[in-house]
Amino acid sequence: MDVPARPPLSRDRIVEAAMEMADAGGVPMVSMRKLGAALGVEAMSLYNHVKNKDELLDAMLDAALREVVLPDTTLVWDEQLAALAQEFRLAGRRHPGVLPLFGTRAIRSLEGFAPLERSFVILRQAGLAPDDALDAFMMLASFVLGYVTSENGGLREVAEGRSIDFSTIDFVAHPFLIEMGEAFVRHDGDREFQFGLDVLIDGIRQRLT
Amino acid sequence: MDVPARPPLSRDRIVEAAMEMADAGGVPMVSMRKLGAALGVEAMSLYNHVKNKDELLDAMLDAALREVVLPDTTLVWDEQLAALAQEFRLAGRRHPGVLPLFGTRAIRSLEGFAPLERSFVILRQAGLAPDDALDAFMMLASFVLGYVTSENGGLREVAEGRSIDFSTIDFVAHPFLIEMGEAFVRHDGDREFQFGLDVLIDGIRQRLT
DNA sequence: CCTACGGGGCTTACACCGTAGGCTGTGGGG
DNA sequence: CCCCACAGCCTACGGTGTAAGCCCCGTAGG
Repeated sequence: MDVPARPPLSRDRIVEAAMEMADAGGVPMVSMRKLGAALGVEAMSLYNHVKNKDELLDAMLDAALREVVLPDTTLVWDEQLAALAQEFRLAGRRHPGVLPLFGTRAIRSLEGFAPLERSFVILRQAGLAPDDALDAFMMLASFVLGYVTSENGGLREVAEGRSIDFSTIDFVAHPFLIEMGEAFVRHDGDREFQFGLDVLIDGIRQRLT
Repeated sequence: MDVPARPPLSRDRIVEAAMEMADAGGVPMVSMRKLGAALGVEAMSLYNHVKNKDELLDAMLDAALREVVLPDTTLVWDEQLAALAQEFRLAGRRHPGVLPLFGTRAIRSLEGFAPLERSFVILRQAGLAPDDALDAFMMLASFVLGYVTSENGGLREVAEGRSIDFSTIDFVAHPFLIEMGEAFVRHDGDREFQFGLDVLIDGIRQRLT
């Protein structure tokens, strides 16, 4: 007898649905009309909970960042950093459609900023001076962001043959391309990511003296 | 007396104008109608040179990559890598609006792929086995892409105060945030980028034995 | 010189987008 | 009990990508 049991609209439900749409078909698949439809509501009703689409996109980035689970503070600093990086990568893989927003949108909430803040804190407590900690932070964050971006973006297109058509390449003029392609087929992302992480963290450790 | 001297439309002219628009106002500012207007032409005329907007976006990414000047092959391998990374960063800074396309679009032409191919070649010729070269390549490429993305994206927003409002933060609960912010103000991107590069290349060198 | 053709531009039209503005029903506080 | 704030809805406007068709003009063949 009651209403058709449609759960009440809420900002969180909207953001969640938007992330789902983005992950399924990329950011361009997210439209206020489709989003409303997915929630059983008219597009304009969303505006009771979200100022506009830009704010919604920011909220999606924030929500993805809030999913990054922060490492146990009892671990040694290098283990903490590695764990945090791994968790970031997991969150990025869970939300391939949200990840590109990093390139264009800003982190708006303190909770979203928490993983970045935490990285800095770990480095400071490991003994680095503020400026050195920032250097190390930027290095780590750049690598992690870049790796996950490659993985979900261009690299996947290469792997799935949606990029260059390898069959048309003149391998005499490009003797290493075929080798590179073969290595790509063999490569193990988990191991590769860990390798990069090791190099970076070793580099930081050496600067600790 | 002649025609108003409108140079003939061409794919290259279209792509160039599109990159200019993207760099000025971000990818969303690029619309076929505005692009046509900028070239003194109707939107639909563009379709004589470009299959659709998706292809145009791919072409923009490709064009930006083709701007990366490849290093002098007579240099030592580590100098070549550093030079290539620096040139990539320069191209990325020249085209802040095109850079986010890395996250969503694929490299379509062999010329666009050239900087990546070259990195791999340098690593191979430095003595790394194919799989190790790919590891090192992914590490370097991820760092460079991530760094330039941060620089032009979220980081700039932070620096320009468009991100979190620092004045509302509880610095007792977040004792390191203020320090991090101060370090951000001081930081020198060129030095910071070079620092990351050094750590990565050192790491590669150590694996050369 | 005439004619035929083809390519590159223009126009029209359609479905979809974000969102301003205003309407309506409903549930909770005075 | 009243009212009013809020969360939905509807309508409408200007902008978007692009399919389809038209038209003009530059060139090639006779």
